[in-house]
Amino acid sequence: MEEAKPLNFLEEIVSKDLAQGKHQSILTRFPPEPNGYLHIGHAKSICLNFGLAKRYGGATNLRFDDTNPVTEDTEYVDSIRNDIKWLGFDWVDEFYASDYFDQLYAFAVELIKKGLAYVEDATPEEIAAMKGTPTQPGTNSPCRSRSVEENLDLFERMKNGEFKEGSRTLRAKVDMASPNMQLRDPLMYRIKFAHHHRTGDKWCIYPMYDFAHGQSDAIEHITHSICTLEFSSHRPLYNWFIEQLNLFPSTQYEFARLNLTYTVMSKRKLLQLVNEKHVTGWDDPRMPTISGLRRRGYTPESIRMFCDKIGVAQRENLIDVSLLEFCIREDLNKTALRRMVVFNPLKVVITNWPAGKVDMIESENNPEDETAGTRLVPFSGEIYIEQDDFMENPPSKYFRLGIGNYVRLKAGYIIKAESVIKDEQGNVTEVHCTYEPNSRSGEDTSGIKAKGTLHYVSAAHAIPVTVREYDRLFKVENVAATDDDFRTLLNPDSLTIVENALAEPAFLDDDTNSRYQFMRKGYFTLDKDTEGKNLIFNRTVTLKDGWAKAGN
RNA sequence: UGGUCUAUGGUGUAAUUGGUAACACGUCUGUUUUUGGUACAGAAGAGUCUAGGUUCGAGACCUAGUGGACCAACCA
Repeated sequence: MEEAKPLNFLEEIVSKDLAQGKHQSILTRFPPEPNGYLHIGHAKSICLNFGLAKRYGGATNLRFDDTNPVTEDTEYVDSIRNDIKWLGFDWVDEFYASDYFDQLYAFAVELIKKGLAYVEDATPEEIAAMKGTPTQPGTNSPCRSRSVEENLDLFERMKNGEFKEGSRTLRAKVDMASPNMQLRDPLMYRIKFAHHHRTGDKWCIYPMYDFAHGQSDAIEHITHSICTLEFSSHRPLYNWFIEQLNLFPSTQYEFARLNLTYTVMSKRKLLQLVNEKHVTGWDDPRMPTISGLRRRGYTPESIRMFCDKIGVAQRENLIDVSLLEFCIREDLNKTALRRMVVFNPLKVVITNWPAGKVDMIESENNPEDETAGTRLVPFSGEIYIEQDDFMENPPSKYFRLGIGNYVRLKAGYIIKAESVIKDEQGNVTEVHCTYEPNSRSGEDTSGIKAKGTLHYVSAAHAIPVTVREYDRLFKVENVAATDDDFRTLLNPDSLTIVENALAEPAFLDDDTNSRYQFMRKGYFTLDKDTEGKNLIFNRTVTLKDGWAKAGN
C-alpha cells in the first residue's frame, strides 16, 4: 500500500468538522465572475473545491458571481462551464448570484429596518475621504443618522430608478473606526443602469460582492466557502451579514493563490494581452488560461496532477513552471504516439542503396505502451535528417553523424557519412553516406555499434507541415515583482514558426490521436487552424535535453 | 501612527511538541537504452528569519523584532 498523503489544512478542517458532527456532509462551491476566461490559478481552486467535496463525499455547486453587469458576458459563462467540464469536474447545481437579487433586496430592507443599513448621498470621493486610512479612523457620514423610514423610502426609490447612477448607495452601518477597513460602513448596493446578461433591465441597483457572496453561500447552505488570501479581511464582514440576517452559517477559509514563473495570472493583465493583440486570443497557446493550455496540448490529467503536486497552504508562493512541464511530460510520455518530423532538413544520399527501392519499416508507436501498436515508415536512398545532426568535424562527445562515423536511423539502417557537397558559401547542402545492408532494425547482424540514433524522413514520402514552437510568454521569472510595465517584459521569441518541416506520412492516415511525440524534439498537438492536408502543430513542451543543457 | 495573514534546501509542500528535518520538481553523477527521451541507481543542497521565553526537550507554543503579502474600487 502507498503511504497516505498528509492532509492539507483545508482537508484537516473538513475532516474535523465531519468527525465532530458540525456537518453531516459538505457542500463547496466554485464562484467565478463571468468577466474573463479561467486560468491555471482557477484550476487550483477548482481542483480544491471539487476535490475536497469528492474526497469527503460531498458536492460542489457552480455559481457565477454576476453582480457587475458592465464587465460580465455570456461568452465567459460558456467558456467557464466548458473549461470546468474539460478539467473533469461536474457540479451538482448551477446557480447565479443574480438568481438571488430579489432575496438580497429583501435582506437589505431587513437590515435597514434593523437600523443596520442606510442610504448614502455622498460622492465616491467624499465616501473615500470619510473612510480614513488604515492608520486613521474614519468619520461618520451625516447620512448615517437617517431614520429607518427615510432609508426605506430612499432605497425603494433607488430601486425604482428615481436617482441618477452614482448619486446614492446603500451602506451597512458597522464601525467607521474599525481597524479593519472592510468594516467601515461598506457599500452594499450601487445604482447602475446597465443591462444584465440574465436579469435584463429588471434592476438598476446591483449588490456589491460583500453583500452577495456570503449570503449566496448561506442560501445554498455551502458548508466550506473557500477563497483566496486577499479576502481574509472580508471574513469579519462575511460573518457580520450572516449573523445579522440570521442565515445558515457558511464559513469562509482562505488559501494562497497560485503564481507561476514566466507568466501573469491577473485577469486584468490577461485581458490586456488579448485586447492589445500581444497574443491571438484567450486561447493562445502561450496564455496560462485553461483554453490556452488545452490548445497548447496540455491534458486535463496533467493539470490535475500539477494542482495536486503544488499543495495548498496560506503563504505566498511562486511555482516554477518546470513543475507544470514535468506533469505534462509525465502524462504524454505514456500516451503520445511517436512520430518523426525534421525541422531543418539536410539531404542525405545513400550511395549504395539500390535505385528506386523503398523499404517499409515497422516502428513502434510508443515504447512505453505496447498496445499502441506500430506503423510503417518508408526508408529510401534519399532522406532528410536534421541539420543539427550532422557535423563535418565533430567533437569527441558528439555521437550523431560525422564523416567516417556510424549512426543508426531510427527503426532503419546504420549509415556512415563519406563525403559532403557544399554551396559557394561553404555550407553543407548534401551528405553522401553508405548504409550497412545487414543492419536493418530487428535483423541486425552487422555487429556495428552506432553511438547515436537519428530521426529522419524519406525525401519522396515526406509531407510538409507547419510547426509552431512556443516558449515562455515573459522574459523574467517573477513578472509581478517588477515595477516595469509588464508588457515590456514579454518574450519576443515566445513563438517561432517553422513553415516547412518535413513529416513522415503516417500523420495522413491517423485520426485517432492528436497528441504526438516528435522523436527527439518534444510533444506536439494538432492545432485547430489546420485545414485539409496542411497540418499545423503546436509544440506543447520540449523533451528534456541533456545534450543542449551541457552547453551544446 | 492601524489591522490581518505569513516565514522550513533553488522552488513547492511535509514533519499533528520526544532520534541533528521528509517528499516532489529542479540540479549533478552513473547504469540501461535503436529517442542525448524514458527507466533505474546514487549525490549535493536547509539545521527551520532573528532574539528572548515556556519546557527535561521547540521547526512546532508564547513575546518582541525583522522580511514578505493583503486591506482605504459605487471591482470581485
